[in-house]
Amino acid sequence: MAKQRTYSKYAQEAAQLLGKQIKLARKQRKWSEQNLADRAGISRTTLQKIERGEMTCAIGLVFETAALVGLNLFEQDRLPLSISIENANNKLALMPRRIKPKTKAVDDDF
Amino acid sequence: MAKQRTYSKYAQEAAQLLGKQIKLARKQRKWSEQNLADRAGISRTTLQKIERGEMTCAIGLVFETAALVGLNLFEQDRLPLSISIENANNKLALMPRRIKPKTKAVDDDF
DNA sequence: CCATAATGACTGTTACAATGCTCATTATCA
DNA sequence: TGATAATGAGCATTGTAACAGTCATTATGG
Repeated sequence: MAKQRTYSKYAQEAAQLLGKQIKLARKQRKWSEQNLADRAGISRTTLQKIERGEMTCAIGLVFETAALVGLNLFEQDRLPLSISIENANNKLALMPRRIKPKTKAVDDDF
Repeated sequence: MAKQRTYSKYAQEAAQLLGKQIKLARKQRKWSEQNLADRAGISRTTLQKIERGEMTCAIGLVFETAALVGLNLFEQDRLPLSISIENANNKLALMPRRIKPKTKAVDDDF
């Protein structure tokens, strides 16, 4: 037996949803598991884990297969990813470079 | 030297964006790297890789940290993830269970 | 209806992700 | 300003993800 990590329900559902969407998009393209696995350069075993939404898969392999079947990742606002990255960069540049924890007081003001 | 996998630009940008958003949200909450790493139950080293958008990180760890800093994953349409999963399930149920490649003819009709 | 092959599940091996250090740098706050 | 610790990066170790291969089942197209 191993460490048996636990995950929040939210994170699990997100992975499951992504996996199911990949499976759905693959079928819409009429690609078999082996076919998509070959295109992605991964084993069929790994693809099955991805479509099952297993939390242990490398994010690169998941995103790559998602891209191959034409899924839109994080593009809800119709902006290209590169623009969104720029925005994130700009926001980051405006923030303090290091975070020192508050000595006391409440920690959140959301 | 190892296999040296390659990834599509799109998949790489998606991972980078997610990492940057996590970093940004962490700073907004005024959490140090070590602080968030502890909350997520991962090492600081791994968190650094996640925020850098490295493709090798387990999707479960990435999504878990994203959830911890309050990022919305795949909820552009304001539907809870569970609903979206249901939708995906329903769509999948309406599709043929197995995909047999077309013997000839064109393969896509998008 | 039948043959093909797509899918689901398992197993042992191996490459490497995750970890726990370490160290240098330097931003931040008292 | 000075002390603290947050950050960035590198390294050796170890648990495990990704893989190849296998088998049973059975949906699907000819």
